[in-house]
Amino acid sequence: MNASDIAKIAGVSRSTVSRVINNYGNVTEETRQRVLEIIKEYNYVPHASAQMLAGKKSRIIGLFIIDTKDDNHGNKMCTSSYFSPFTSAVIDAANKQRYNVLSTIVNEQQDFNNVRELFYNKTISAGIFIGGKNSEPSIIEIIESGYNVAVIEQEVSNEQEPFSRSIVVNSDSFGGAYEATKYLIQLGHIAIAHITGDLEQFTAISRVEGYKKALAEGGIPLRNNMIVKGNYTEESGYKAVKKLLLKETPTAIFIANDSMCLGAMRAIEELGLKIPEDISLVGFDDIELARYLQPALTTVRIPLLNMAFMATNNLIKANEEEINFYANYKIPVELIIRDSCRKMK
Amino acid sequence: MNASDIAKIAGVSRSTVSRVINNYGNVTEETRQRVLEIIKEYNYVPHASAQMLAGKKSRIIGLFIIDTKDDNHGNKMCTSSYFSPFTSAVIDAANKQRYNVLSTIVNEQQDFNNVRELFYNKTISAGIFIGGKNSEPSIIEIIESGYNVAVIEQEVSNEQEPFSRSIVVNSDSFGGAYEATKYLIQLGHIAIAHITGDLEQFTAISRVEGYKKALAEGGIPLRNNMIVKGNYTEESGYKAVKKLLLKETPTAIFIANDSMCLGAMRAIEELGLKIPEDISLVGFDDIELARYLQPALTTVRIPLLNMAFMATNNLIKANEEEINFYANYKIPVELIIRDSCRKMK
DNA sequence: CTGAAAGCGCTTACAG
DNA sequence: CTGAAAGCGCTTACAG
Repeated sequence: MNASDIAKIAGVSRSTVSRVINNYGNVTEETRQRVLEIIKEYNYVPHASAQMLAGKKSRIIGLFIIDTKDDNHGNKMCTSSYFSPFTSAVIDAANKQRYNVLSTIVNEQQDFNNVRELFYNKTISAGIFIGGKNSEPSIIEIIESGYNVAVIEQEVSNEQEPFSRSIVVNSDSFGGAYEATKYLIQLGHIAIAHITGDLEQFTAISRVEGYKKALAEGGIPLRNNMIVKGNYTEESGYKAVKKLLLKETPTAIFIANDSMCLGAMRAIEELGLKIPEDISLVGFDDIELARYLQPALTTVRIPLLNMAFMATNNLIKANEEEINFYANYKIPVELIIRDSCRKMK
Repeated sequence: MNASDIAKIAGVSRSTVSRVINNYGNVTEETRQRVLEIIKEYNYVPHASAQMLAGKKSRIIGLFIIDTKDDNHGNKMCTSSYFSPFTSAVIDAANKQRYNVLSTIVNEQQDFNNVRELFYNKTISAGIFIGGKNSEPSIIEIIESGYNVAVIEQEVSNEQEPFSRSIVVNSDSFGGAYEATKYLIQLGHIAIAHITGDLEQFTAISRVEGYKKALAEGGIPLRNNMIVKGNYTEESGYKAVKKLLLKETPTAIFIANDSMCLGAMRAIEELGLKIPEDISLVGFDDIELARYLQPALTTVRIPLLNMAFMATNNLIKANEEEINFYANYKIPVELIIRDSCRKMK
């Protein structure tokens, strides 16, 4: 059953069938109705590939979750609560506009080949990248090839010309880190440590900066031993805390994401310390888990759903209007106060 | 840049280019190399739609997460930890075979139209369904139209002819529920309640049956008041426990999934009771959250990753061999004992 | 408002 | 081993 069959049955030409399907104006209402009925009766659906070949755009967007490291349990980060709500929000937003989303997980550098191919072979007409390190060359190449791309959490500096053709959606990592640290200071903490995220990622760098600014404002001297590197995985949080507490005795730690807090809590418990009595903790992300932890985790909420909507809707808009347009959003974050911090007397 | 351009540059015909790309035998090694080089040099990638139109199968499979209810917080269930690992496992398995996955979330009945369209317009060559109620008519229609489908957690009874052309992957809900309940009995519990899942789903029914069997074996009379209906959402777990504890005083509850346990724990806490001192709890699923709860939740682990691999690999195989084949797997589950149950003296 | 025809970029018998 | 040609199922100027 194809357009010719429908045309024959309806007693019109294939052109007319096509016009009805594409909802063009120049068809008599009567003809339109007749064709529509027959389409419905025979359950006809146009062949998507044929439509594309003949000039229609793909209504598929790609969602690429970049995750080049496992935690030591062999769990991919993508399994983690962080990406899941983002993914479903993208799907939701896309489906509402009759778009579909094809998602893949990029674990190794070579997985980018698959991603490239999806753009080049026209399977997808646009793509969203989340989770990568800053200025990932593979992403830049794709943008430079003229494809529509939205990136989440990528720094756009002046040298980064390519991003000036894409949609950038960032949360306010700097502001969030600043607020989180300031909150600890306001509670009376002075010995405030920081566990960083993966410093190849923009967010991790900004969070360090936010932390430093708050300390500076609070007149608290910055001490290098109080900053320990992590990489956003639970395991790295565990190790970082163990390392930190070997030499230092902070009363509070601002940790660059919630996953690392999980590891941190385990480490702290193993050391026989209590949260928040001995150590206060603030995380970042507000993953689903956060509110179920004991104590419930104080953390900075990233409005991932909004970010997904912004990225998806703008990307589809750019695609529909056949332009690469530039947009750069910085989405505000919110400190969610729960039970993992105590007030110093 | 298309196949003709490549052919021209390489000094061969388009047929030969095509043969090289498709890795057919009948090309001189020399010619093959030359063409390959030029393809690489010009970064040529064949147009997927053209390939499909000309007879190649789509290398995209659909993943359809059926979730026709929200919990009362407006969170879609798909956001929940349950589907996330399954999704990434499907993507992983597919990507390994150079397939891609397009996923959508089915919230309302009309979303099935989109799903149907993806099959009918040949965007996808096969699809996996998870989360639906039993014998969902829309799924059956698709199977009957001859498309390759894998279903997760669907009962296949004798009347269900359609499923005899599809791949069915179920976990052993009955066995898991039986083990869970038996475990409580072995701990000395007698007043064991059950909160059911959504009874339109196969899994929920089987779990009730497993619960009943264990009681029967243990010589514990079945009491209707001890079974309260839920629908797998956190909120329903909360309400069910409130309702249950109005009239009954169970010392243990077997709850049909972990999400409902979350609600149950909240309800129990509000009533001033302690887990496991006053009430023991066993869940089902072993979502990521389960081990972080306080107390860590004893629950039945479903090997979702295995199930995802089975479904995906079999589906791709069926697709490659251009057959609908039937397979019906029942995957064993495992009771994970943590801290939410106590031994009765 | 409608139809005939060209063209999208491939693959695959068919012939040699 | 290789090429010319038909065909996949649409859309879109073009002409009327």
